[in-house]
Amino acid sequence: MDNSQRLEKAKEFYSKHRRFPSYAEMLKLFGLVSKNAIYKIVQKWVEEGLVAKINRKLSPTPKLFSLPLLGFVKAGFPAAADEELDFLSLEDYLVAHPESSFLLKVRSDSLNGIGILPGDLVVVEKRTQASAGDVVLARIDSEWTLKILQKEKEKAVLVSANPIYPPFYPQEELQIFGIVKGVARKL
Amino acid sequence: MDNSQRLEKAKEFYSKHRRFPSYAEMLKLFGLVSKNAIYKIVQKWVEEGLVAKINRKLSPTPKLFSLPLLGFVKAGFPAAADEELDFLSLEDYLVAHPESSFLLKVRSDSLNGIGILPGDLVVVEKRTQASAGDVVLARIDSEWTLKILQKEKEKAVLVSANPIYPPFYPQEELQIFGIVKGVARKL
DNA sequence: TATTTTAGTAAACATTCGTTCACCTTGTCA
DNA sequence: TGACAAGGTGAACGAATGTTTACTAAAATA
Repeated sequence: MDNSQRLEKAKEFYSKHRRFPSYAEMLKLFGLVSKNAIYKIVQKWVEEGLVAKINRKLSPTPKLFSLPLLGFVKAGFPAAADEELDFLSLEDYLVAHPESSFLLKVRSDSLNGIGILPGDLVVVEKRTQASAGDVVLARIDSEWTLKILQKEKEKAVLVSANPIYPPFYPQEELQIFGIVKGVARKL
Repeated sequence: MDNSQRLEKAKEFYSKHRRFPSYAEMLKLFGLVSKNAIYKIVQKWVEEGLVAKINRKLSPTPKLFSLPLLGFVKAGFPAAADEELDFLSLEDYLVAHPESSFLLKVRSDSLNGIGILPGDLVVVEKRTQASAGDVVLARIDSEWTLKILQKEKEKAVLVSANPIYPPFYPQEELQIFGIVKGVARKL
C-alpha cells in the first residue's frame, strides 16, 4: 500500500466518521505497527498541503473534502495535477446559512423555464421578505408552492416559468416562507 | 448563552475547522471554566442524537452537517421539529465517487433544454465509456464540450438540448472524457 | 417555605494523544 | 562496493484528552 492509497483510506474514514483518524486508528487502517511511521506519513501530507495541523490536531484541507473546479475547458485537458486549481465544497457553495435553510424536492413543472425541473432539490432559506425576481416558497390558497415573485405597480404577483400556468394575484397579504437560493440535480 | 447557541458555536467551529472542538476548546468557545460543564453539555447532545461519541471521540451527526429534507410541502407547514425528517448532505447527494469527479462551470446555453444553464456547476465523473442518453464531456474538433450522447443505427451522435445547435456526427472514434452526474446552481 | 433539580466550579484520574530518539532493514545510486 | 536516503519498528516522553467525584449556587418545583 503506497502513500496515496493511505490518503484514500484516511479520506474514506473522514467521510464516514466526519473526523480525521487518530494516529492509533491510522495504524490499524494502514496495517502498520509503529506510531512513528504514521507521524512521518502525516508530516508529508502536511508539507504537501493535503492535511492541516493546528497545535497537534489534524484536519483535512479543501483538497480532501471538496472537488477540483476546472474553470474552463481547454485543449490539453485534463489539467495537470500541478496546476493551480480551486477546490469547492458543493455544500458551502449552495448553502450560505445552514441554520435557516432546508431542502425541498420539486414536484411541479411550473419553473421549467428557469431550469428548475421536477425531481430537483432546491435549497430554501427561511425568510418572510423577498424582492422582485426571487424564487419564493409562498402560500397560495392554503397550499405552499414555488413561484417567481414580481411586482406590478407596487403590488406583488406570483408568476410561473411555464406558460401553461397563469400568474397569481394575491388578494390579501402575501405569505412568504422562504426564498430559493440553490438548485441541486442528480442525473 | 443557552445550550442551542452553544451547539451553534460548535457547528461554526466544525464548518470552519472541519473537526469537532475538543473539551478545552469548547471551554473557550462557550466562556466556561470547568471541563465537567462541557462533559455534561456534550452528554446531552449525545443523548439527543446530535453528536456521536465513539470511544471517547466526538463527531457530528447528519443533523449537524447536513440539511433537513422536507419531502413534501403541506398545510401546517413548517413541519414540527419532532417529525421524522431526512437529513441530506448535498455533497454526498451529488457526488458518488469524489476520487474521480470534478466540477466544471457551464459556459454555453447548448443544454438549456434539459435545465443546464450557463453559470451552472456540473459534477463530472471521469469515464471513457457512456450510454445513450448520458450527458457527456466529449472532444469535438479539438475542443471539449458538453453534449447529450445518442445512438443512431449503432453510431454515436452528440446532440444539444437547444434547437439552434446542430447535432454532431463524429467521423472517427469519439473521445469521451467524463459523464455529467449532477448539476448545482446558486441563485 | 422546603426540597429537589439544574448548571456550574474545582481538583484528581487514568488513558490517549502526538512527538522524539535510537535503531534496523531495504533499495538506490554514485 | 560503499554511502545514503527512505521507510519502517520499538520504547519512552510530556502534554492533552475525556472522565469521575465532590462540592456549590441558583433555579425550578412541590
